[in-house]
Formats: sequence, C-alpha cells, structure tokens
Amino acid sequence: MVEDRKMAVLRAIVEDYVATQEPVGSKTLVERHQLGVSPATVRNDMAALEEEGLIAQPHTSAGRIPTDKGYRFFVDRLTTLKAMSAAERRAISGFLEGAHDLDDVVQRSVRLLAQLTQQVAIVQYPTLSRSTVRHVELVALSTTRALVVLILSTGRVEQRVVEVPVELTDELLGELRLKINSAAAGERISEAAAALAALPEQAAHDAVGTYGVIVASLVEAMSDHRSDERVVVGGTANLARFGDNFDSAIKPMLEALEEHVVLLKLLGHATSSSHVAVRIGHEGPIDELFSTSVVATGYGASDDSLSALGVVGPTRMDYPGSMAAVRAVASYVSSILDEA
Amino acid sequence: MVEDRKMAVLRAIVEDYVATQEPVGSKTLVERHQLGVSPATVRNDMAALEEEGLIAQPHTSAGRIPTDKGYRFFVDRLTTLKAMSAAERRAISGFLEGAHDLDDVVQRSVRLLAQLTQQVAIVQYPTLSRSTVRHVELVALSTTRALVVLILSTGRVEQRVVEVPVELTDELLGELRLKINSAAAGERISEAAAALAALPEQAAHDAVGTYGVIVASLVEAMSDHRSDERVVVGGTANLARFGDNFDSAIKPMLEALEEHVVLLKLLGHATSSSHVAVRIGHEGPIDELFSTSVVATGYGASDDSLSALGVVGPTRMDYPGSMAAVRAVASYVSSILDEA
DNA sequence: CTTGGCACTCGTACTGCAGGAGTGCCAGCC
DNA sequence: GGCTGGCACTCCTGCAGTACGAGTGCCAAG
Repeated sequence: MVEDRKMAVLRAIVEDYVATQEPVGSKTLVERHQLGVSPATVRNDMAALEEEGLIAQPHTSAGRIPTDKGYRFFVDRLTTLKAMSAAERRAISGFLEGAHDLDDVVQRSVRLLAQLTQQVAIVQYPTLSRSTVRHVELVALSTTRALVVLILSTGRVEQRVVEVPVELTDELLGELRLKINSAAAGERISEAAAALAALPEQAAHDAVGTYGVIVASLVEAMSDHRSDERVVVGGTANLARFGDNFDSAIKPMLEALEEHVVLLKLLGHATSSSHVAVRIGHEGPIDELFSTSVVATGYGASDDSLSALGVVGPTRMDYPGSMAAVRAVASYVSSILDEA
Repeated sequence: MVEDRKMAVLRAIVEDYVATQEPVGSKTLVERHQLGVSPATVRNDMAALEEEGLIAQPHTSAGRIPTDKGYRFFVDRLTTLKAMSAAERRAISGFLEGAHDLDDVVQRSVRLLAQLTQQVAIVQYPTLSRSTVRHVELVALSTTRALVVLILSTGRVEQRVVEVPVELTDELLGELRLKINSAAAGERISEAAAALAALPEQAAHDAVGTYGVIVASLVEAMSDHRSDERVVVGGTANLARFGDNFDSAIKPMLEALEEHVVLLKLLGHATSSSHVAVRIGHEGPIDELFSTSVVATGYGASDDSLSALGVVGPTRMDYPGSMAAVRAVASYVSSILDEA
C-alpha cells in the first residue's frame, strides 16, 4: 500500500514537473491529483523518495524535482504506452505514404517525428551493409570517362565518375555491364564486392585497366559506409523547449547535432525494432548532454536490416508520449520500406 | 577631412563593437585606434553620426553601437576584401577536392564555410532547371516494375520506381531506353520534358501504357523542383555566437533553418557569381530576423546555372571576413563543378 | 575646428528587508 | 502503525534604495 502510494507520488511529481517545469510541492500535488491523503503524508513519502535518490530539491525551501534515477523508475514502471488515436494513425500513414523516394521517406519521417513529439528528431538512413545489389549501370560521359551507378535494394543509389585508360565503346561498356551485373546483381554488397574483385583476373586479356578502375570504384562505393552513417535531423527549433539554460543544454546539443558520428552514438546500436530504448541524462554516452534524454528504437524492412530513429529532448520530457510516437513512426516506416 | 574622420570613426566603432560586442565609448575608441584626436572631438563626430542615423546608443549613458544603416555604410565603403592567405587557399581547395560526389561537394562546402566564418552556412544545391539530361537508364526490377534513373549534367541523379501495365522484356526496355535517350539526352530538362511528352503518340502502336507511365515519371522527376529547393545547412552550433538573446535572435533563426523555403528566400535570387550580396538586419525578407545579416553569392559551373551559397549571422558580424570567405568558397566550388 | 573641463544621466551592482512557499518534525488521533 | 494538523524554520524571490562609474553633451577657450 505504502509503496504503491509512494510510486503514485513519484509519478505525480514527474507528470507535474514535466508539465509545469517547476519544482512541485506537497500542497499543489494533492490539489492536482486525487491522492486521497493530506499534504503532510505526501511530505513523508517525499522524504522517503528523496532518501532513495529518486527526487531532489533544488534548494531547501523549494519543491521537489525528479532525479535521473526517478525518471528511470517512472519509465520502467510504464506498462501501457499512450496509444495513438485513430486520427493520429491516419495522419502518420498518410503523411509517410506520400513519399516517392528513399530520401523523401527519411525526410518526412524526421519532420513527422519532430512534429509529433515537439522535440528534436533523428533518423538514421537505412543501413547499407545488409542490402543487396539491384543493378549496376555504366554510362559513357566522354570517350575516357564513365559514370558508374550502383543501385541497391533499399532504393539507395551511389554514383562515381571514373577516368578510364582506354577509349570507351558501346560494346565494351555493354560487355562490362553484363559481366558486372551477372556477378553482382542480387548479392549482398559484401559478397558482391568480393565477387567483383575476383573478376578482373578472369578477363585479363582485354581492357584490364578499364575493368580495374571501374570495379575499384564500385568496390569503394560499396564499402563506403558513409551512407550507413548518414543521419537526418529535424525539429531543431524545438530546442527552444529546452528552457533557458542555453550554455548548459542547448549549446552542447547544437554541437552534437553537427556531428553525425556523435548522433549515431546517441541513437545507440539499435537492438530490436520492437523495443523502445530510453536513455536518461547521464545514462547516455555523452557527458555534456547530462540534461538530455534519448528515446530511440530500431526500424527496418526486415529484422536483420536495422537502422535507428528517435527523439532527443530534455530529461524533463513527456516519456510516454515520445515513446509512443517513436514506436509508431518506426513501425510505419518499416512497413513502407518493406513494400518498396 | 572631417568627413573622412567621421568615416574612420564609424569604421572604428563597427570594428570594436564586432570584436567586443559591447557599446563603444569615445575614450576607449581613441585608445584603441590611432585617430590622433581627443575623445571630445570624437564625441562631436559621434553626435553627427548619430544625427545621420548611422549609430545609436542603447541607453543615455552608454557607448554607441552601429545601426543597420551604419553597417550598410561600412560595408559599402569596403573596397578591398580581406584576402585569403595562401595557406587558407590551399586548405580550401584541398578540402573541396577530396569530394567524389555531388552530395559530398555540397556537404564539404557547408562545413568549410561554417568553419571559415564561424557562422551558420547555407548552400543551395546546384540548380536543376538549366542543367541538361546526360542519360536516362531503365532497369527491370521485376516483370512489372521498372526503375527509372535520370542522370543530369550536374551529376545529380533522380530515380523513380514505376509499375508498368505489361510484362517487361529486355528488348522492350532496350527499345524504350534508346528512344528516350535519343529524344532527351543532351537537352535541357525543360526541352527534354517537352520532347518526351510528344513521344508516346509516335509510338502508339506497341506498349503505349508502358511508354506512358515511364515518360510520365520522367517528366515528373524533371519538373520536380524539390531538388532545386534543396538546401544544406551547417555550423548551427555557431548560433552560440549570436549572444545571449535567445528568444529574439536564436529561436527565430532555428525556426528559419528548419524551412528550406525560408532559407532560399534568405539567400535571395543570386544575381551573379562575381558579386557578394549583403543583407543587413531589416533589409532581409524575414521580419523576425531583424538582428540577422546574410552574406551570399551565386555560384555555378557556368554563369547561367546559378545557385547560391552564403552565411547567416548576427548583424554584428565580421563582414569583410565573411565576404571574403563566401567569395572564395563560391569560386572554388564553381571551378570544381566545372571540372565534373 | 579642436580641446579640456564639468555637470548630468542612467544603467549596473550591491545591500537590506519583507513575503511566501515549502519543508521537517512532533504530538495527537484513528 | 500510519495519517494528520500545527508550527517553527529555511531560504529563494522580488523590491526599494543607494553608491559608483562610464559615457555623454555642452561650453568656453585655444
């Protein structure tokens, strides 16, 4: 009983503090929530909660605010996430289905996520490493330059311009295209790269140099994990919600948003697309962002092609709402990628 | 003489204020610059400058700060831009030449510009409208789906997946590819779109439906000016330099940075690649950004394929330095695009 | 036209004080 | 044993008053 009420008090404190952004005292607490007990009782519970390190008071004569540990308790005790309303669901799927492009899907996802949560949204591009080669196209730009286009199953396109050592003819290009595609199409990029690397030797008699440079650029494009590391950010204007502590919260956040590598670290290695991970304050990998929480999850066409997306906000944020939004967007994006 | 000294005073005020970010008084002014006159004389000049609306004082007993009009005078009177040092030039070209991709060029440009100026950099993607069609590629994904790839002279690649009404064969695709390329390759996209739209009728006898949907998607991709409107932003962390007026300066800026359309408006229609345009405070198109200046210029492979790039910062910014950096980056990017 | 002097303004920083929110603790009650 | 009302205590916030100093404008003299 007592433990139950203490948890109710913690929960009430979190909710009030998130809503008002001000330390909450015992009196206002009993007024706003139907706890059925007097302020004095709540005070006792508060003292106990403070003892356990779940809440703290900024100064002696102020109300309490949750600590990181308090938020953690709160989040862990969440059983049911706020469900999205039917209208919200329709809006989400409608908005995402309008996309006709991988870039577009990603762009719309960030925007959507930022709008739903009123926070900064981060979406990692679908990972490349597990995807397969759909087609390789070669186009002559001039007599000695060729455009190499690599089309992947995820819809991603990589392109390179290469300088070739011999004159390009249509036959030569056609032959190369055929050989390369029969070796690479349908393979995972890692295997495709290996298969291609083996090719030049087989065809050592004719335009070795040409083969060589084209294959080299393809292999390079395939192993180039820049695309894995691409991350899109949206809703930075919502940083305004961080409050007025510019130097301690907003500035480090802006710096982090500049560095894609840092963002990827923030999102963390997505473990599964069914689980929404929450990192509160110091739990995160970046010390400067000690007053920042991350709500993230994996997404992807199939379970083994995982990327991550999520939102970043002040520790004082609406966890249930954010978690629900992140989960919903992830599942819709996954299904859309599945279709494509 | 007197006019000359007044201008020297204005200039000194601008430079000091930009450097210190504090209203500058007559005494400190004569100390820091060799004006050869007494503070009292400077005060007289200041009174005159204030009369002309070039400087103002925040409160009665404070020093002076330049007004927008004052900055305008200062900028207009700049004859020689701060030249880039040899080392800087090498760094710029070295950094940009490492790029192997249109995306990469743009990315690197923003980063570079942000770093050079310590401000927020904005780069518009090379415009599509003036570019020509280099090649159109068709790839069968399944028996009834095709990938349409449009490759433009700027190196930009647009792709669409289309559902076709008949079974795709290699011959059919080959035929279509040939026809489409002979009609479109080398043309400007506007003309290519027109030429393609005329095609289906000529070939009314065979797979009309297929022709139709493919051409439709191409025309759509060509007229889709999203790519024109793509803008990349970098150096948002430098917003910290805006000072502490979060609500009045940083928040509206963050909001503007979210909206690409707004950013394009900010950059303005680039008129020429040789001229660096400066918009100071209220001169800009967005009222909320009244304390923000824009330094922008056009760039592009040839003079008729202009895009824009620039930096955005507080009105109190280092105009000579920013202008020099913007000009330098624009010229290097132009030359790199020319090569490609 | 320049300069030194002087009175004046006004923002900033500091101090002291009243008010109030919130707490902790204790004694009594169910 | 747990809940409640009461009460003393802490300490933050806001406000008024004051001293200080930077900077100005103006004037009279060089």
